[in-house]
Amino acid sequence: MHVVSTQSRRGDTRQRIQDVALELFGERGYEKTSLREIAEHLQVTKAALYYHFKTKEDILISLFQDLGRPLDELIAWAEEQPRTLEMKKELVRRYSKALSGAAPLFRFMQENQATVRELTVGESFKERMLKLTDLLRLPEGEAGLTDQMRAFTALFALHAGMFALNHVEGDLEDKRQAALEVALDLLTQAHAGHPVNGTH
Amino acid sequence: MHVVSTQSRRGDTRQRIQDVALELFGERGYEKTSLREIAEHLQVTKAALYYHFKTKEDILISLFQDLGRPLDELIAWAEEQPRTLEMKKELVRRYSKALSGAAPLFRFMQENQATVRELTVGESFKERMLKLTDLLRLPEGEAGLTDQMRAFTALFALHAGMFALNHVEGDLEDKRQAALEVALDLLTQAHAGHPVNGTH
DNA sequence: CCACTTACTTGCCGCCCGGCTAGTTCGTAC
DNA sequence: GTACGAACTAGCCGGGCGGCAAGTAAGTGG
Repeated sequence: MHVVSTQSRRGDTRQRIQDVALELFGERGYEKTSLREIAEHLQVTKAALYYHFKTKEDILISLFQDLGRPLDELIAWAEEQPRTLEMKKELVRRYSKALSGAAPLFRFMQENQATVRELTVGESFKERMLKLTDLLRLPEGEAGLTDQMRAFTALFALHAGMFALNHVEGDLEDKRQAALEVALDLLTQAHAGHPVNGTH
Repeated sequence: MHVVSTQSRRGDTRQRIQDVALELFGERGYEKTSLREIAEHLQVTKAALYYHFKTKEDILISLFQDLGRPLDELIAWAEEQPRTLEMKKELVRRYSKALSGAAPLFRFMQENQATVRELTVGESFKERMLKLTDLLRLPEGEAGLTDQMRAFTALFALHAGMFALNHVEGDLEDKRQAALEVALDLLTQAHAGHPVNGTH
């Protein structure tokens, strides 16, 4: 009984470190959050963090790695689907869900790009985003920049709606739904060749 | 003659500090850029910065203040126009131009939200953004969240297209043009009540 | 030529950061 | 009941940071 019970006097310290770190990194930014603060929140000493993680950066990296997996699964799924409009719509829906599931981390990423950029883990995230936009591209590779843009904006609208100016109003889930609808419309229009009804 | 000649042996040190600071803040982020680095780039001592600015934060604030003025003018202009669709389109065009004119600072703002957020100057920028979105709102205050979202996304598409994932490809001005077109379309659709041609 | 100001430099300070080592407690296995 | 490793604590360290006081060269006005 008791299983192997590797890991922890108090149980799940490593996980708790990650939770607190994400919370504080999100509130104050990565650079401004000290290991001491994290330790204090957990009522342990700073060196205890050091037992579970090699460096401060390692804590951040571990957070991103946890997030990376579902995103990679999403990309893998999309890559073996036929590239129809319906599949792309489904991709956007699933991505929206992923965003929602890991909202604090995505928000952190959005608000600390300058920090994340220098991490190798940041590089690999950029790649993932590029793959995603690529999967949303139009059937003919040679649609104009604007149509490409529209597909790209579809993705980005999700981020924008959920995380940018996050004090606009109301519930995150509502905003997610609204952002999703806008994204889907943008995508549809990108596919159809944009039927603008204004003059310009 | 000579005017009062306040300001500077070598002429424009204050301005040069701002230039270098913006450059380095943009490259490495605010927190990671030290006053020593800025001073080195300018071939002066750190204390010289201290002569022109009270604190490190003051340098950043001064950058935002310079940017604030054209944005306030833009809002002032918009507020005394009739709130037609054409005016809103023009507002978006002008905003796009402003973004382009102060691209490095806007990029910095986008990539260092966690830092900027804590500044009072950050607060005032949020207010400006809210005013701008408000000016883009539909004639009837009570359009659905999605339509509001669409107007909001129109604004944000500008930022997204120009600054997010900035390694996508090509020239900034091209991207600005494309982003502008997408934004104008979004705005038009928000006004018309969105005529989606897909099913969902 | 002297008083005063501008635009710096020199040199230091205290703080707090991330990192680290050495010791300690405790649950479990045999 | 003791050996052992996992999970810590105590406490220190060097370094780099922002900030500042004091000194000074160069320019300007009278």
